[in-house]
Amino acid sequence: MKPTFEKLSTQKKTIFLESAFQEFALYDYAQANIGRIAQSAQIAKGSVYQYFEDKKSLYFYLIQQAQQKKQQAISHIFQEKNDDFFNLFEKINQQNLLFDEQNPVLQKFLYNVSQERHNEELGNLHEKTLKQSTLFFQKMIAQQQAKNLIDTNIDAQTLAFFVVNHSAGIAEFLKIFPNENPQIFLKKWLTLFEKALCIS
Amino acid sequence: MKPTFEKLSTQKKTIFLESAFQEFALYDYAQANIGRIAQSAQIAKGSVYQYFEDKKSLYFYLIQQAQQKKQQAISHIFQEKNDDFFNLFEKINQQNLLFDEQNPVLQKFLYNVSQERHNEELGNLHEKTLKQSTLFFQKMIAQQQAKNLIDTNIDAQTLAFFVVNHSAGIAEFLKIFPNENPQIFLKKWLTLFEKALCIS
Amino acid sequence: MKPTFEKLSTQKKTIFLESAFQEFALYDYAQANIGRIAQSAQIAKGSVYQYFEDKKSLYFYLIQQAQQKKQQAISHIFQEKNDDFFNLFEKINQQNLLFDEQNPVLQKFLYNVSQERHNEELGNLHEKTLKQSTLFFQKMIAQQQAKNLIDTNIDAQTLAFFVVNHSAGIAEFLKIFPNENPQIFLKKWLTLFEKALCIS
Amino acid sequence: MKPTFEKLSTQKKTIFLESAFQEFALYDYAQANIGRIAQSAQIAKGSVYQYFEDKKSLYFYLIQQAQQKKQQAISHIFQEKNDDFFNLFEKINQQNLLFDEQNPVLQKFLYNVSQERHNEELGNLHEKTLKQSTLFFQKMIAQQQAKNLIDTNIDAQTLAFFVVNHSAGIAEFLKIFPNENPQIFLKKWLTLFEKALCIS
DNA sequence: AATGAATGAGCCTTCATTCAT
DNA sequence: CATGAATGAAGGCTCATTCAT
Repeated sequence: MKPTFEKLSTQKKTIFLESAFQEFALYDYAQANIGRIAQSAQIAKGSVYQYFEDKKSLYFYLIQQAQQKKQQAISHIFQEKNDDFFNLFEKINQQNLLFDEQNPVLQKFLYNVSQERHNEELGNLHEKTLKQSTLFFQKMIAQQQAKNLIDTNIDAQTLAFFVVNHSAGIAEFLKIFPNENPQIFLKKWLTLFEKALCIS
Repeated sequence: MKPTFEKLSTQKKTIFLESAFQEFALYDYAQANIGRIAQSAQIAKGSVYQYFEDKKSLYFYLIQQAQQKKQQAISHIFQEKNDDFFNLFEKINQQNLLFDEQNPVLQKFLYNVSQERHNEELGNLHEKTLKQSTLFFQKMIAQQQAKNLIDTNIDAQTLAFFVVNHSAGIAEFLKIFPNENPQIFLKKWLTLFEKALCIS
Repeated sequence: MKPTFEKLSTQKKTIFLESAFQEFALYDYAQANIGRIAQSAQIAKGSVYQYFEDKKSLYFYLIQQAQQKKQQAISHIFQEKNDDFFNLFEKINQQNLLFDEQNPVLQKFLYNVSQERHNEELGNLHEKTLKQSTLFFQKMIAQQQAKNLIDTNIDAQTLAFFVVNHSAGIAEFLKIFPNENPQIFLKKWLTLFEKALCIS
Repeated sequence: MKPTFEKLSTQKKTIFLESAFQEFALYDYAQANIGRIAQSAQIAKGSVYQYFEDKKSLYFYLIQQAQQKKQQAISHIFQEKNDDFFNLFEKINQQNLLFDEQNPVLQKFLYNVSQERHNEELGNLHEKTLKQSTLFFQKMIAQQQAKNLIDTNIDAQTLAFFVVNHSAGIAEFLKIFPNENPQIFLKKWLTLFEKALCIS
């Protein structure tokens, strides 16, 4: 991202980002079209290159922004006192679902990012974003452990990784069964999860 | 597919198909590159068009071939006498896992196909392939029902659809947890599944 | 045609159109080469696609432009008072000849267009252009009839069609006898024409 | 043409030539497709290259054959005693029309050849074929002059050239007015022609 | 800084011609 | 000699990126 972009008025920035998110939500990285973004944001194609070095740079910026927004929407959970792990876990997933419902474009965008194949140009995005998300939860969990709200015997990184992937699993499942009611499904899922943990 | 391709020596056909599967396993339809396939198969770019009308025709042929191979690898299950549905279901998933392990390229390819967005050129592939697979299992299940090996009260199509989506879910899960032992995971999954059915 | 083309400087537009007319005057539609046009106009191949959607769109634009130019060069005849039909007819042909002499490239181009075979991509151009030209003369003749300068008993459309085809015949003849003096030939032709009308 | 072609059975030769004439009657030189000829003649594509050096060589062979056939169909006129030039001229045109009616494919083919643009690969075919045809008539006319059946004051070459182009003019006219009865039209045309000669 | 025209690499596809069997 | 698979040059078109205003 170039400094030029930051100097833009909030409105312009917002319109531009919405257009860009929309484009990368509808098309994967290779298929996404800079011209279409410019058109949709009602700016000149050349302006995009005043704001960002190139397509890749814009894409990575969007990823970072989307993750930040999602994490901000979730982080407040960790501010509250949570008596046990299951309680916390449920809230995370609940919040995840809520965010996806309220931000369908971002949700599609982030799903696309997670599906992006290993690729010479972008590197292994899947791994990259996984690590990023895991790191976020790891910090949250560590904070909880410091407050003795989560068992300190559990490895924070492992648990973080587990939470991240689990949430992805829920999203994937809902994509496959789009008619399923998310809230009811989440409940069933958590029940299964609870039972599964007991079994294993 | 053109007759020219069928007349090719088995070796040439194999090398070509491997190259093509590899390409469409690494890249989605739009990003896949005919030139790269030719290079990888050590033939001239023009030769590809002696074998197939165009990119799309090649792609659809590959889909059909991959599905056929997978179904052949699985169909033998239905020849044996299976005492109950759970037994059969377990074997299907077991066989699915085995096939994916033994044919990693085909597995990636079919996964890509299932992820292909709805698209003017290709139509709704996701729906198409889903129907194709469902039909296959529907026939198998109907045969079992004729032999009274599966409860005839169950609607064959619904059950078939369920099996297909369920298998896809397992594959997806294993993609997310690549380090998990597939066999152990399958067992856990099936146990959950059994319990889930009791619960719901 | 895209707006980009219209915004170009007159000089650039002129050079481009000259190159394009030249190309389609030397080669038929299928053989005409976008790369050659770009080279001749000293622009990048891609620029052609900034100006026009595709080859066909460019071709149709050129046809329309050429017809317009020719019609403009001829239309002033109808502003003058012409005492009789033969007088008018002679002037039309005279003007046609003059235009072809002064615009040899356009003449070749329009001849090529009229020779273009019926074709899935372009449709029946011969019929299309014939209709276009006939319509132009039809209007002119109707105006003359309104001023009582041409016998109102004559069907304007039929006469228009006759004029168009007749002019095409003259052009064809001159193409076959390139050394013939056009003016002298036109006179002979008109004399024959006059006699022919008396005979038939 | 290669000797291989001559050694072919008459039937095979005929089928091949018919296919080739058909192709070059339907498409101009550049658009004509060797593969389509082979397919139509039910031989292998490679065989075409056993018979002819290349596309150009085949094309020129076809031109020569078609001209020969047409000339043979007409030449018998000159064997008969014709009292005057107009008589002969009428018979030539009559015979030309007859030939075109009986050999529609050859007629289309030869028309295409005459319309072929100047072209780096083929050279100026229009001029070439014109000269060829002119030479033929020139010889015929000279023979008539030797028998004192045509005025020896007339330059044989000029008259020959005139005859050739005149016939082309008739063909062109009939193409533009396809509903016109050729025989009736020819009569009108010749009457005009006779009058025209008196005038000039 | 904004604009949008200019660029050219890259892709799919066609087809005359060659070559191995 | 027949066959038809193999070849590769060429052409239309797209689009990220640069550049001149």
